[in-house]
Amino acid sequence: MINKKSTEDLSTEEKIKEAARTVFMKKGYSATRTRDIAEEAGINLALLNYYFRSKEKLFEIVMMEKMQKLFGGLVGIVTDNDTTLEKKIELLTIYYIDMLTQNPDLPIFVLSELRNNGEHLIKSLPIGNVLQQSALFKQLQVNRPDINPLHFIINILGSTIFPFVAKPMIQAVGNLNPKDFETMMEERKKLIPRWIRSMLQTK
Amino acid sequence: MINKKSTEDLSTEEKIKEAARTVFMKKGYSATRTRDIAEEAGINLALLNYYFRSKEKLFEIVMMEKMQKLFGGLVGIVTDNDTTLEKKIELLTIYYIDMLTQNPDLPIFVLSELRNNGEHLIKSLPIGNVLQQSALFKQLQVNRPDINPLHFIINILGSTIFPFVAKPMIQAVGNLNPKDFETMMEERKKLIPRWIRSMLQTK
DNA sequence: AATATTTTAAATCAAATGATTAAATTATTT
DNA sequence: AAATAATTTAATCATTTGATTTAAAATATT
Repeated sequence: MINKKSTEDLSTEEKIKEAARTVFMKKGYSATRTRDIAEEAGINLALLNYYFRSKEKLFEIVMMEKMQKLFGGLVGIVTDNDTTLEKKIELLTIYYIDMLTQNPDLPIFVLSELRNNGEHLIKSLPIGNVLQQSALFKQLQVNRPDINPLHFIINILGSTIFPFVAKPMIQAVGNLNPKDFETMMEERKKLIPRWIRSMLQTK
Repeated sequence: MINKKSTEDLSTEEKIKEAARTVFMKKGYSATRTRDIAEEAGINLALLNYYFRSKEKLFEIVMMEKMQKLFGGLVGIVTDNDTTLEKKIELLTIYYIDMLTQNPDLPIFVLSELRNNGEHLIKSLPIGNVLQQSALFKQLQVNRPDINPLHFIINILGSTIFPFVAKPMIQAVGNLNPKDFETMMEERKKLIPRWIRSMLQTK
């Protein structure tokens, strides 16, 4: 029985999942062959079908994880009723830049697969309602009743996430080696909160 | 001879290219089958190989066009020695939001294919040197000698391009129908230049 | 030792896919 | 009109691909 796994030997199932993460992440769904995953995992091809039913099922698991990773961390920050608006912006900036420095390919993977596989995946994450009723949303509304709070959410996420989405372009345009790029992202941790603050004050 | 096409009957070759644009754009390189393109073009499959040598060759043509479309328009604006910094920011914002409203899938396509196919495509566009020596770059440097001008370039492009990259997420999070989304992008044409201006002034 | 579970190797399917060929059709030139 | 070149088609190839199965081997569990 698949589901009855004794405590230690998740290993094979987990090895396959880990390999799937790696390969899907690198090549995207369509360009990935199940044989690539099996090879990367160092297991027999049949085991992939033994543990997961199909390529698509395995992908959905990985995809859900990645979406969770990309958007899950934001929930705790934006719903906190005890932090100021400025503190939230600071925390969001640092959280995203740190997390994306560790996982630079995450946003382009999620966003591009989202375009293909479509909307049913988005709906499975209840992030819409969470954000709309969050403390951050209300604080933005109080601060700038004249502007849709979503604009500022886009700006915060855009200024942190976009550089990673456009990383190959930016490195080429700026003649940056990977180290330079990281340095710039580190600089942005301090700059972005200041920029957003001044945005909010601009009449 | 392929290249000797009399003035009018580009039609078949152009029909294939147009179909390739449509299908590649929608599904990306890997998920696209040559038969999809042939069907979309209403031509026989063999014609694709007759006019273009392979799927990959055809893709490269389309990809170059799309990169040109995404980044080509910026050159004229940023290299203009007769416009102020503020004017350039305003022109860039309007240009990108208008262009991307017409081609919303352009950025995610280019950026995600760029990740796979890699760097040799970027190098074929001389956009790096152009930008570094541009009037915009110098103006930013004069304005804020303490901050790498690239940061502001990222911010300008990020605040215009990112919403389109993250469009499915944003629409879901904000409960926006396509019309709402367009309206917000329209709002950003006025907001972004103000925001960037205040960014530049923030000490 | 007996039984159940997990893993492997190998073979096989059916469908999809990129590419090619040879012949037919259509246009162009002589 | 005949000859030549360009365009289009249908059929076919050889691989690839996702998936499944079978039978045996290895590893745990009872």
